[in-house]
Amino acid sequence: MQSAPEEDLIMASMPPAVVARLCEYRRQLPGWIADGHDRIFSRELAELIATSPAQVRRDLMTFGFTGSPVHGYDAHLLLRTIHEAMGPAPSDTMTLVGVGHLGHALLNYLARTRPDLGIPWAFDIDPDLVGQTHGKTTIAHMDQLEELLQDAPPRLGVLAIPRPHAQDCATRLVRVGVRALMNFVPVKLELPDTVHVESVDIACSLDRALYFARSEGSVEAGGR
Amino acid sequence: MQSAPEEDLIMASMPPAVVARLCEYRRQLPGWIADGHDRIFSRELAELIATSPAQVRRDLMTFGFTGSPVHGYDAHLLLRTIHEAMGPAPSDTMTLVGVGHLGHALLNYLARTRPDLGIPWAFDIDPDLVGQTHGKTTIAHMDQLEELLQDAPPRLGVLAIPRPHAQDCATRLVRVGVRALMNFVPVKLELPDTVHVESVDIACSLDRALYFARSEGSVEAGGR
DNA sequence: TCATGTGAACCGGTTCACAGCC
DNA sequence: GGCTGTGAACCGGTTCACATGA
Repeated sequence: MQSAPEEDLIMASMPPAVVARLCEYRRQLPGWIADGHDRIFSRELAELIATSPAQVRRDLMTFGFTGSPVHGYDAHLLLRTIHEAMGPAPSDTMTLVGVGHLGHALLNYLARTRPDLGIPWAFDIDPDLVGQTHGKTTIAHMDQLEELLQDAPPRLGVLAIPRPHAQDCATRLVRVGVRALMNFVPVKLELPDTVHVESVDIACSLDRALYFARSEGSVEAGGR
Repeated sequence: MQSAPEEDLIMASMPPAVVARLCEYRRQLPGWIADGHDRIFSRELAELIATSPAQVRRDLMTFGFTGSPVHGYDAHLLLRTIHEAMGPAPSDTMTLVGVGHLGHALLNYLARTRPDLGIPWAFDIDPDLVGQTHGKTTIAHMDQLEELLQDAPPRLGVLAIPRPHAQDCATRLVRVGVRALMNFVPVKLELPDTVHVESVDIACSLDRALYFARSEGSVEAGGR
């Protein structure tokens, strides 16, 4: 028994925990398919992202994806379905504020792994950087932020700047129309509730790793 | 009523969720103190890291820290106590594998925010990088990894290298004696259960942000 | 009245266990 | 036997509600 899921179910908003794992399934599946497999069992998919088979079945259940007890799940159909469920939409764009080492790393990484995600502009205050291009991205001065983004505000903004400027930048991005932020700066941003903020706190991850390394025996963790 | 907590309680291993928030308290408290406050209420501390007062009180309870209903908690004592509870120990060291843009960003960031954390060596395969120094860190060639780390293995290893080399590097680090890894590479590492792996998956965070930006109205998230 | 400290209720998420099917 | 699909149990974490004390 095999089914493409109902549109309704896809568009219903899914629990955060499920969304987090769908991201991982989506990244691991192409490799599985490239290895010559057309189908995959919950046990195998669980193995790929270090979770349990029951968890995999539950996850696929949340958007009504079904497989066959004999052959497992159709890997191609599953991958396509996750893409539909999670986006990004082909039209999604992003902007980056702060093109230091971290910003550079992000631009390189995204250009390689996410060619579908448009990043027309990045911003910095360093005059030496302004005017440079990285792949399809042009670096502009912070002063031009409103001017350049106003007409077609990107859905996502990434903050990779020193702490003192973070709140101000965030506010400006939101005012221009950005709907979600990925924040690499360790501050609590004060923003309207309608904006989704995904914080990546590297120092905090590091502290956790050090703490858990003291007590013996722990298993793989993390993600978000 | 005010108390320094029992040693036993400090050293007992704390729930991951609590550890995660202790990191944040620890980072926000110095600012609070610098603003001239000596004491802090659960309501205020909650505000600083965007959580609830009840949550704060529960957290402090897990290591037996108590305050006074009248004056709240002693901010200095609290900060000191969290430091003791969470480390890193002054002797803790770290090593970095992969000194690309991300690696550079990490070295800069840590040198600024964590002068206490020793990073004597970083490793790369690029001969142009080998021999350079960044702050107190010297870049060596991957071939020398065992030789240089064997005698005093760092507690923590950070992986910031391209995907194909990740598993191999991780195995070598663990063999040399590293107890915890911070992994920026989107692969599931196969390692003994005694090693703690903290994965930071930037692409995945980005996907989540984009997904939640579609559905209206979400609140601040993330951390770890 | 207002804050702390805490048992108890609650909730999302995960795992268990098993029916159904090949 | 193996797998999927799923109700039910379980568990960690969060919030509630209130006793206690200044």
